[in-house]
Amino acid sequence: MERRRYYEGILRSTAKTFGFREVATPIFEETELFIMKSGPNILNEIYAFQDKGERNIALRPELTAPVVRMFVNSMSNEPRPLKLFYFGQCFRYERPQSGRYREFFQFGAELIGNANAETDAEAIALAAAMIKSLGLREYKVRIGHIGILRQMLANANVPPERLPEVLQKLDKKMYDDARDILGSIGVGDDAADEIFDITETVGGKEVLGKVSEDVGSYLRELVDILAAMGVVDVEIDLGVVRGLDYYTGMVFEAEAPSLGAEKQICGGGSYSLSELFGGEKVFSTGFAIGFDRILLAMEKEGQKFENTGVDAYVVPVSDDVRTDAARIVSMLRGSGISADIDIMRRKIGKTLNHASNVKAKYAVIVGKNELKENSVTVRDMSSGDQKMVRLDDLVSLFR
RNA sequence: GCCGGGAUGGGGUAGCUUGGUUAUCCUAGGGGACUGUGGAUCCCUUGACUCGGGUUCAAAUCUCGGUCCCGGCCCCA
Repeated sequence: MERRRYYEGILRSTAKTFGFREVATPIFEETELFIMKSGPNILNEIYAFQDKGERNIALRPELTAPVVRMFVNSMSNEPRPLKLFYFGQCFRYERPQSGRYREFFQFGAELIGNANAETDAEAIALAAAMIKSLGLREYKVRIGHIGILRQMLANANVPPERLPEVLQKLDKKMYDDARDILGSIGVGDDAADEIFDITETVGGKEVLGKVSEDVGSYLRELVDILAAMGVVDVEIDLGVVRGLDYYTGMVFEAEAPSLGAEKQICGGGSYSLSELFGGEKVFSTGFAIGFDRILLAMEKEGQKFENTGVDAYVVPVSDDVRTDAARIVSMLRGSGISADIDIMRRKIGKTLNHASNVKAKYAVIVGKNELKENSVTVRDMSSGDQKMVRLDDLVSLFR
């Protein structure tokens, strides 16, 4: 938990640096909310049940829908854009495996207000900054656009109800299966090859020549803004499809190759959901980082987390100075200095040993000899150097 | 939904195939050697067979069932 809280704190402060505000929503919602967003099939993949009042409720499987609902319910009159971030656990009824748990944590953000390259750039820049701030070395950010394929498939007369299965095959790069499906709809091999070629388009903005002018210039603008922000470790990958119905334009994801099958650590894109939940239609861009997964990736890279102990461990030399020691530890704590004191009534040697075990930075040794001079001995626990310090100077020394 | 592996002191483990001793070793925790100075060493000590049924004179070990964990596939908002 100490490790997790430490990294949570880094993500929070990065989000705040970008001008985002933290929000939180309930752990469970009406099941209907998630059905409205993702369709009735998600019922198979979430924890959904009836409560004692026979309400249909579900443990949240993700946080975008709850946050948008919250926006509609109680934040719709806030100044736009709303830049919100969240951190919380989610639940999915799936078979656990490495990097995938039934209870997991997401750290995400939503920008509610407009659909444009600036909004998308802001989202991607924050996602990249957060991943970087954690110190993850090996990762890749890929930017795509769901509108391109939607347009091409519509032009090829693929009926909307067949879109999900086609997109799913394209996302998996299962072109033979996709060709079969497209063939059954009456899409010829040439048209299919053209579609496959688009999903294989990967690289810098120079690869955008083959896409339609509106999307091409949009993505060029996006990449230019990102570059101006110093976010250059991203690539265009029009194969990022994400199989998600509700995305409307730009989509992006980040992956950590070290994680194997469950390597995706971040996913997001632009969407419009608020009108589904009874609000006005507002375009948004959001993303979520898989917190457990990114921590796992950092672990695999050999990143070690060391928790630290208190600044001052107060060591009474003998039992008759314990009340003096209590006064001193209280003085330190009252001044905002983390301080601990022996409560096991150990002898000095054992107490120093314990102070060392709990990683205290300094020992404050309280003994009769020192107290006669209104002083204590301060010992640096890593070097072993120690010196007498007057009680009046103790707090400022630690500060 | 499908498949594989596993569960032994706080942590890490041996033992299980071939049933039988005081359940092994490392580490950690408490105390001591050491009376006002930690990290070393030595000694003492605390502490475990996932649950339930069955077989047997005897089960950590064999068997059946449950629970939980880990991993792979599928799926992945």
